Amino acid sequence: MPEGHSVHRIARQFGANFVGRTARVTSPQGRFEVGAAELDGLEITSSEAIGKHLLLGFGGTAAQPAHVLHVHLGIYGAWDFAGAISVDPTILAAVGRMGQTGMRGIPVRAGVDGEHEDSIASIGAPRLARLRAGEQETATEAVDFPPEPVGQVRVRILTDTAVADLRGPTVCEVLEPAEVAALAERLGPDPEAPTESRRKAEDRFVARASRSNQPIGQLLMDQSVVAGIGNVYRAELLFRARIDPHRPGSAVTDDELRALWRDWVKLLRIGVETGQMLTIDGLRGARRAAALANRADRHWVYKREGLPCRRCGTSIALETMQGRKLYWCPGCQL
DNA sequence: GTCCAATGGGGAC
DNA sequence: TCCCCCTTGGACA
Repeated sequence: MPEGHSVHRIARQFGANFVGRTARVTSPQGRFEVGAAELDGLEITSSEAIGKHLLLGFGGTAAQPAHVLHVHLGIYGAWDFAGAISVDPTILAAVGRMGQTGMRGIPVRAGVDGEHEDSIASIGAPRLARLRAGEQETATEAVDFPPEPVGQVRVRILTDTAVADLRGPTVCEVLEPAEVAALAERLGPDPEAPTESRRKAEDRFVARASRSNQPIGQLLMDQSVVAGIGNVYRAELLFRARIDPHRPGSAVTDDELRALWRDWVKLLRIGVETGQMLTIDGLRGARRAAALANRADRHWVYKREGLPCRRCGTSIALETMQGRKLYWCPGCQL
């Protein structure tokens, strides 16, 4: 899924344009009618993400919503937002590039004032923004409001000014407060979720990883060890740390684990801010532009099997670990 | 045009 | 270990 960064962006979108408003909740597809009826007519009171899980509060208060809509996008789920919605300038920039490269998506006015990007008042014509499981976000302009549901829309959340359509999720359910607590309990730390202090989160990660004999490449994908990392960040984090994915967690030193965690904090922040998994950071000028435009120029090892390592020239390896593709450099990662 | 894999993860076997 | 979810970009014809 998304890896964690995109779910945090979705949570922000709901926070900016939906929280505080009364929602009409329906299931155009018909597969979520019972759940939709429970939420219909309530005020949206909170929006947060823990790892790859989106939690939207309905009714009650922000601190204690009466019901919580829990959504996990899985590998190809998507949220489409339309109406008076704020569109991140970063997305607008990406859309501009998409127009140039012939990809789908029509550029919105490219010059939305940066200082007003989170203000609904700054939004002119109705817009449509798509935030999906993957990293590519799109935006188009001037759609009818509310637009006709397209395809299999599991749930539609409609306010008087904005609408959000969910399609293709792995999980879409209504949770009661106790169930939300249980979910949070089984998830590992997430640096962007304000559930605990940074220091405590780091300690929790180190404790969990260091006492396991499972390979570190597997532990980083385990959502109960650290929430939000997926297959791309897993491969890239281990390359950046020069750690062999097969090394057991117990054989990774505490210093290495703390460095891994801090690098994750850094990459996640970049991902939440830019909407893209830029795992070769620090790029400037033309190289940065190339990395933003082409995924092939964005990573150290992900999807680069058989190509020479950018650092040492060794052929990048691809193997299956726990049913997922693992990319790594046998030359650099020891 | 067709076909396949994909940044997940839960459940049936 | 497979299947579902049932979308989408990219590779290929």
